[in-house]
Amino acid sequence: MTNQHYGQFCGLARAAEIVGQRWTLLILRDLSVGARRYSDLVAGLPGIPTNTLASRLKELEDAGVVERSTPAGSERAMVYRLTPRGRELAPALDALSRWGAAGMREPREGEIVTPSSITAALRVAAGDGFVPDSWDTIYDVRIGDIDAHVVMRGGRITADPGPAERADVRISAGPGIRDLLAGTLSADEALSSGAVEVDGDPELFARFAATMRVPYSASLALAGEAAPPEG
Amino acid sequence: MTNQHYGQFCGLARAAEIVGQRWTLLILRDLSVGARRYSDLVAGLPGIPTNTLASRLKELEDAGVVERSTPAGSERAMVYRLTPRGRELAPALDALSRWGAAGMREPREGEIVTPSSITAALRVAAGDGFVPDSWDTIYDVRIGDIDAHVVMRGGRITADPGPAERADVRISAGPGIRDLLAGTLSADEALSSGAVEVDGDPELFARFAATMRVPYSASLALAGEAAPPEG
DNA sequence: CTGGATCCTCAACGATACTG
DNA sequence: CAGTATCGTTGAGGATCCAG
Repeated sequence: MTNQHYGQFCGLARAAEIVGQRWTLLILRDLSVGARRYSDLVAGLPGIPTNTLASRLKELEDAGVVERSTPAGSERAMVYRLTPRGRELAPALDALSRWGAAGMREPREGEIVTPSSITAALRVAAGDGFVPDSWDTIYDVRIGDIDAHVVMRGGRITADPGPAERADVRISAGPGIRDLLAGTLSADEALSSGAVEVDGDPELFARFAATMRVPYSASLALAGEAAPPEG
Repeated sequence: MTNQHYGQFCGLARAAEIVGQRWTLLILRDLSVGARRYSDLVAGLPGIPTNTLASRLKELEDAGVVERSTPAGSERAMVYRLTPRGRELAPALDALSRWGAAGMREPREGEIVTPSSITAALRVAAGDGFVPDSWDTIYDVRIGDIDAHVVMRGGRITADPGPAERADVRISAGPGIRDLLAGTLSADEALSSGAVEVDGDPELFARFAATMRVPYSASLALAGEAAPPEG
């Protein structure tokens, strides 16, 4: 109810009052991928207490960032979606995602990926969302056992959850795909090492690898969290 | 000690674990303006409990975002500053600031501004930081009783706290300057209404008003927090 | 079965006091 | 000045329960 205020007339403080609460950024990430029902959110955010989710949704609604609607016709199908004001958060969410990903090489013990996290990561990797007009390819991207798909068409690139029907290229990988997105692993190396498996035209995969980019932090070797005792 | 983890291999989740804690974004804002001592931070963040500040600084240090150093020569002068990795947060902080400011028209009851918040706001308003090479002006900007200064020189624009020595233009205003930065109040209107007082060449002030920009949300009228009962 | 509300426990946060 | 110690309060975590 009483959202914590910082008492400062400052854009960052106002933003922090809304998105600086536990779980809020991840809720917004999931909603940025598409409209979600309450139970979808619960499923996509393992560990979130149901009362915390309910509180956050109410706060976000009060802040004008999220709206609930029940699509006419379906009785029990209340969905949550971002308002226009909520969609304006995209640049900030993407910048935070990039920064976090820049310091993220391998999953920690027990860390998972979700359909929304994969889709959001692909959208961030797509950068400004523009590609040459002539490109016209559907990529199915499977990370672990989670499917998403990337579409390059009409000069634009989009990412959405779920498998693609009629994909031109099917990409299957594990966490090792992180190095590919960072640009430290070439498309050829990814294929020959087995880090990524591709079903389709290797040239189109090379194009994917060259287009999608989420670099590592330049200062990671110096300042990062303790280097993993990797063998 | 045990920072809350979300258990997801996701850039946004990793970022949220670090910057999604109460007060952290504001601490980073102050440090993004310059190195600060512990007591500077306490003074610039009214209401922060001292133990919370100590915890946050330690967590940020562990995360590689902040470093403490004691400048040789001075006994008791430990200062905190952003690491290179911490400075990489600037785009994300700026995007969040812009989003928050887009929904912020007037100060709420009791809200204040601080030297760091003013300086950070001016830096955000400066956009990409580029101006025509020929511009060479020092603006002193006083909001309420807080001074900062903006320098346009060598094609770059910078904002720093404190008054300027040898300012070319002195700008003095209250919260009404928000409309000027948003672009809904013209330089002329700001002067004639008394919302902003200027000591110096009006043309240089007009240039300032045209360059510094933090727009209001386009969807504010529809979705925002309750519209102020403004006359 | 979805969309929560309730209850309890405990860790984190907040305010004040105090110390090297 | 730069924090640590103490203690009360709040909010998160986790399980269960209830209404439509």
